[in-house]
Amino acid sequence: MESVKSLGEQGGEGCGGGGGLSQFPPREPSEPSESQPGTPLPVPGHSGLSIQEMVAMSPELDTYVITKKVKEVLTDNNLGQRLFGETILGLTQGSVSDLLARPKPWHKLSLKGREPFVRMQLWLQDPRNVEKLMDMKRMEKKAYMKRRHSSVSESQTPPQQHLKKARVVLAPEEKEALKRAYQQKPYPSPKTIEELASQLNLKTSTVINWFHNYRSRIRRELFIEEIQRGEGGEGVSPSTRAGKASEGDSCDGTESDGTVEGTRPGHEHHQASEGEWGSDHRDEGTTLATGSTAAGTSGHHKGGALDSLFSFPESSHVSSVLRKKKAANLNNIIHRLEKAASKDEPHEWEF
DNA sequence: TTGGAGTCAATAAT
DNA sequence: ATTATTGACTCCAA
Repeated sequence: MESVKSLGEQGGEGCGGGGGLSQFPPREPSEPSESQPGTPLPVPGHSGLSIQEMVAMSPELDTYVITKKVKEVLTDNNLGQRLFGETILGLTQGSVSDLLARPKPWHKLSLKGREPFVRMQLWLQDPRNVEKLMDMKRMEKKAYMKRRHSSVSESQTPPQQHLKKARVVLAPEEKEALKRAYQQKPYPSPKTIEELASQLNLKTSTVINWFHNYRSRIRRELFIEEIQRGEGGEGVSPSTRAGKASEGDSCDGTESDGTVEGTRPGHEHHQASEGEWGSDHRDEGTTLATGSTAAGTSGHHKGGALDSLFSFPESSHVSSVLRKKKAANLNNIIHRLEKAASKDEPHEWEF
């Protein structure tokens, strides 16, 4: 089947040593040990380079292809993303789910953000890794079974009375309202935020967080939209499932397309000016920044080891890559304009 | 401080 | 049982 080329990885199971399942910085709230400022996670493969170093010199990776492959491998082998995430990426299940479902394009990722993708790539490199993970899965199950068998009388969970900050759950109407507010003002002033908070009976911080999250997630949707486009028509992979995006916002869960209706006994002005450029500009950016502020386009030829490590088995289509770059550029430009438009004084660029 | 990027982690949805 | 969603946090930069 696949080809993952190989590299002579020396055998090694050695990593973990004995007993411990996870070799990650236990996220436990009570972990005294706090050190290793340099190399948190032992990079599975190769040279003694830390992932950070690898990330730094890594060539551009196709996050979409990587996640697609990872999902495929995980399902094929009945491996859950929880185990994969905690063991291989050092991330929690929720984060992994998000990452696999909506990977941001490489060039939009920070160094930190690229780390998980480099780990995934590294992991995919060696098919033995799958075996290892399956072993872990078995061990976990065994441990679980053992536990259930021995201590029949479960540990009476001490009624730890409400020491959990109840999770805030915004009602659909509240999300609706916030979303509407966002359309009017993506970056509300503290004054506006206070207003919204009191009108919706929410904590100010909740409103602030909502805006942060919403902006961030909207942004990501855009990236995804741009990435999934430009997908030519490979003839290789049978399953060319391009997820659907640009439809129901996965950003807020609530479905509420552009239908602008004064659902609630409206207040405020509602000037119908939500046309927003948010629609879809299917036209391609044609004459984009000719000069292109492209980042490092250096012909890296560092160590041969890395080369073999990162080169994909499947040849990529240059046209596709170019397309993505163009789209990325356009997006950047748009963002800059956006920012420039709101610089200095929170303009009320209403209509 | 404000805003963005990454995540966590509770809880919803499958 | 898993996976998906999402409000809140932590870090960082300007």
